[in-house]
Amino acid sequence: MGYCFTLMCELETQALLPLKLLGSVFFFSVMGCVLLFVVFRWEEERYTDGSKWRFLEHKGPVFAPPYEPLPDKVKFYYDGKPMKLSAPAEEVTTFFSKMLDHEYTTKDIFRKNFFKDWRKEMTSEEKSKITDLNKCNFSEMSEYFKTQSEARKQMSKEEKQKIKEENERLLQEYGFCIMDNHKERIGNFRIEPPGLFRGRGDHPKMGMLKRRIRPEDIIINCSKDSKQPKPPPGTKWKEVRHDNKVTWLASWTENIQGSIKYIMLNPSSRIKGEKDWQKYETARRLKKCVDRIRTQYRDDWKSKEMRIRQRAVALYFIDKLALRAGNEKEEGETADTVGCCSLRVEHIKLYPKMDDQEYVVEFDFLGKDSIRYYNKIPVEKRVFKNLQLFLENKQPEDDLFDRLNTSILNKHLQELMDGLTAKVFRTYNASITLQQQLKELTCPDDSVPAKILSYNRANRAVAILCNHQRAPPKTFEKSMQNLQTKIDEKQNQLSAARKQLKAAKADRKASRDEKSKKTVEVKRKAVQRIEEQLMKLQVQATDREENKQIALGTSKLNYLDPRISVAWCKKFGIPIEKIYNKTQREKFAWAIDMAEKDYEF
DNA sequence: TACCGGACTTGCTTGAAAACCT
DNA sequence: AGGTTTTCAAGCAAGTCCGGTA
Repeated sequence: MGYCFTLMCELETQALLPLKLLGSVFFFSVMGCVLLFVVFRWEEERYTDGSKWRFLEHKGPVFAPPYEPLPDKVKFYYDGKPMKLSAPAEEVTTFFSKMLDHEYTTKDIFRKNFFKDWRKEMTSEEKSKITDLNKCNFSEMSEYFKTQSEARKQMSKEEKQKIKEENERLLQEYGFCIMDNHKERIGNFRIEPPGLFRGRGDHPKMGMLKRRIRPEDIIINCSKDSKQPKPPPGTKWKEVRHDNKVTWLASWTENIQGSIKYIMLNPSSRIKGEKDWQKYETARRLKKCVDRIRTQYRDDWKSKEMRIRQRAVALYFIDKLALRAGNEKEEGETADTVGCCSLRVEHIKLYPKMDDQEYVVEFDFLGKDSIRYYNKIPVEKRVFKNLQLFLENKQPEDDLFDRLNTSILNKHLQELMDGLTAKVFRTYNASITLQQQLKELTCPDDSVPAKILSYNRANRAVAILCNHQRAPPKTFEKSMQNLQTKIDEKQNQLSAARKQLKAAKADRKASRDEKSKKTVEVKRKAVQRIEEQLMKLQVQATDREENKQIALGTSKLNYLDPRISVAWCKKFGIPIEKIYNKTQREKFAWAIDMAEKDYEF
């Protein structure tokens, strides 16, 4: 398997790789076989010594364009009077005025954080004058930006073309690197521009100034024997290092949370693809021992030790409900969200009886990205009793699992299976659900669109399991209505066509000539065609309605073993393009090449 | 064993491009 | 062709997990 994968990548990238980039490394066009052999061999080495590459060359990041001061006619007013700001202070106001239409500029925390950081950019004179955000009037600036973006939309074709070409040039120059013998696409070669931090959910740092990143902030990573990227004229990199134990090309420290940001390769790259493949192989290993693990944690529900019971109940949730591990977070630094191990008493409610069910647990908490998780599920009596025990003598804000954290849990999992961590359960349960749902929902005799609906439904089952949500699109209602109108029209068309068919049949009966016979055939075909069109529209409507608040993308990209989908396509004669778009096909190239129609996750 | 920095994956939103009408 | 709707990819925030250190 590993061998196949390496071969495939090599062959693919080879085709893309201009000869000059290879330099003296290999004459692959005549020595292809030798190259493949060599690559395979370092593949083996890589895994044993932990290094990620031998050769790495790139051009460094692209920086955000410098600030362009506003034209003099666009004024900022303080307390009703126009006031010219220094460039640094002015730049910050442009960030704010561009966001004026958003609700969060009205939020207290946002305004407070913004004002505090803005003041840091002011001259002492400005600082003494501008003391109250409510006396600031940004409306002219806001209008100006609206006009500008309007103008951008109205640009002529030539102007748009020019911008496109410039972007393409940047992509060609900075968007690729050479890692070992591959020319690889870089994921994010542009440095994030300065702006106001938003954050998700109720974030205590919303509105803070995300500062501009300069070359002096950037650490470059590349190999010693590569051509080092040049910093922009008159500047220096913070550091240039040669660490082949990591995969990133450049990094910097971001000023809001103090965390490190990286420039890394695109998902289509060898290094990411291999890691992805490995992830699914770990999940498949879990499949082999999940029964044993389940038996064990059920057993642990009876343990004498509290910590073991907590661990076992938490693992049960992670397995059954696909909850995330739930690391501890620093209070006050981020939005208050939780995962399994960090659940608090206030996040669950126990109902010994609810309607016709026994031992129901109601979950209600904010998870990753402050997405609400709400679920009511009946659990086994032992779990329920344990939960009652865990809740005893606790306040709402106390931890449900006070004897557990992700580190303890993962250490335990590691003992159960090599490489097992909490998130493997999500991958495993997502992929196995897809496989099983596809088996259940696909009818071999269905049309292609109907089969794709089945696929989407299987995908949706996973997205629901993993709680992948989205804000309903702003135009959802309208687009639903449009579709309904189309369906109604099609239905009218269909009844008209049916009438015509009936008439044609009557005519045939009466005249019994060749011509009328033909007409019947033509009309029959027409009815059939319209029926198909109608069916397609109805399928589309169903699919869309069911998908209103559910996001399929995350599971498709991160949790579903792509080989399951590839095999399904092969088995039912669905073109892979119907399931994966171009980017997705690039990301999953390894799977598309590897999986046959009988692949089993 | 608590804590923290570091590296890498996962997640939702949004702006731009493509596809689809009329 | 031009406008509208849909799809895609970029953007960037927020998780997981690991390993080193106090």
